[in-house]
Amino acid sequence: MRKDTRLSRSLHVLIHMADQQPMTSAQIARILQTNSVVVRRTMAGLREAGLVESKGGRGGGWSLLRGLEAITLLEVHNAVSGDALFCIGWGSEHSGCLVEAAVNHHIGEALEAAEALLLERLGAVTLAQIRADMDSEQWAGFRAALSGPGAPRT
Amino acid sequence: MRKDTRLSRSLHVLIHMADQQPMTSAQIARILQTNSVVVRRTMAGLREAGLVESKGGRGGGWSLLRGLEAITLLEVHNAVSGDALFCIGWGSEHSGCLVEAAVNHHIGEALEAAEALLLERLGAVTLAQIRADMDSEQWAGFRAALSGPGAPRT
DNA sequence: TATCGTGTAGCTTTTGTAGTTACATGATCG
DNA sequence: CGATCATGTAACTACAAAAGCTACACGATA
Repeated sequence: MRKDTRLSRSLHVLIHMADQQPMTSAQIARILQTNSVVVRRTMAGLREAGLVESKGGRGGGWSLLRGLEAITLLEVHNAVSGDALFCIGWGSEHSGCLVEAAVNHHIGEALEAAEALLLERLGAVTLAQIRADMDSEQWAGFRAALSGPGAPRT
Repeated sequence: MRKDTRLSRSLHVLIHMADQQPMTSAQIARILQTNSVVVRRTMAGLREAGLVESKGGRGGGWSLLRGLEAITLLEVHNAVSGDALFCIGWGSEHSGCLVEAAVNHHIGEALEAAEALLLERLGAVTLAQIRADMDSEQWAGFRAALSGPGAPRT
């Protein structure tokens, strides 16, 4: 089942936008290695959520409406992702079979617990934290590896 | 995104099989309101996991190799479900962009925590427990509602 | 007014489950 | 033995949703 990468991509862009504003859809598309229209579609969700604004014409593009410290992963998720979190689900529930009802009840409980934990985790992390982690010592080795010969830049 | 219902359906069938063995693919298909071939495809996973066996010819069909108390939801999940648990995922990781690496790191941590909890929950429930819950008082009201006029039976 | 950027409709591509048809293989009963 | 029943599997089609793409309308700015 194809995975929804809109959360990951949105976070990527928003953090980049803290350095450069406004950014055009074409610039963003280059960073994400995708297409302007796909970018605008995803960014539309962020705009509706009040996280960014868009301006047309020369010098236009997308700008942040809040600082990175005021945006959680959960907000971005809610803004751009669909409502389906898990690939697994349960049937119609309409068959009138008691076994099915009991099975769905138990699967549902497990999924709800996992979903609650996931949302809680996403709500506890801000974009500023990701940014800070990126700059920290923790990534020094990785950063060094990337700056080797032929390392691509974004 | 279409949901994977194989776990739910497998549990449904396995619990029914505790009452009637062996069951043919056609009988199972009728319960699940689907097709014999789909049933055989799913049951094949359960057979490879050692949960059921199949026999051809007259009087053949599918039989349980263990009691319901010896099968957890996790085992069934591992036997029939794909490896993708979540609909959301992260990008290629190959772009060499530090921002992307940091984003993926954080999303990955949240997803791993949720996945661990989900698997733990699935591992803590046996088919026998579902069965017991079904028979308990908890479902009395629901059961009564189902036995009303025109209630379908499975 | 030329140019740049967003907004959006409408299409194709992709990926995996589900569903279907068709047929081969093997077991069992009479 | 041979008819019948059941599994096993190949080879499709259907479907859903994200992603990707083309084309064009609209508005802003220099």
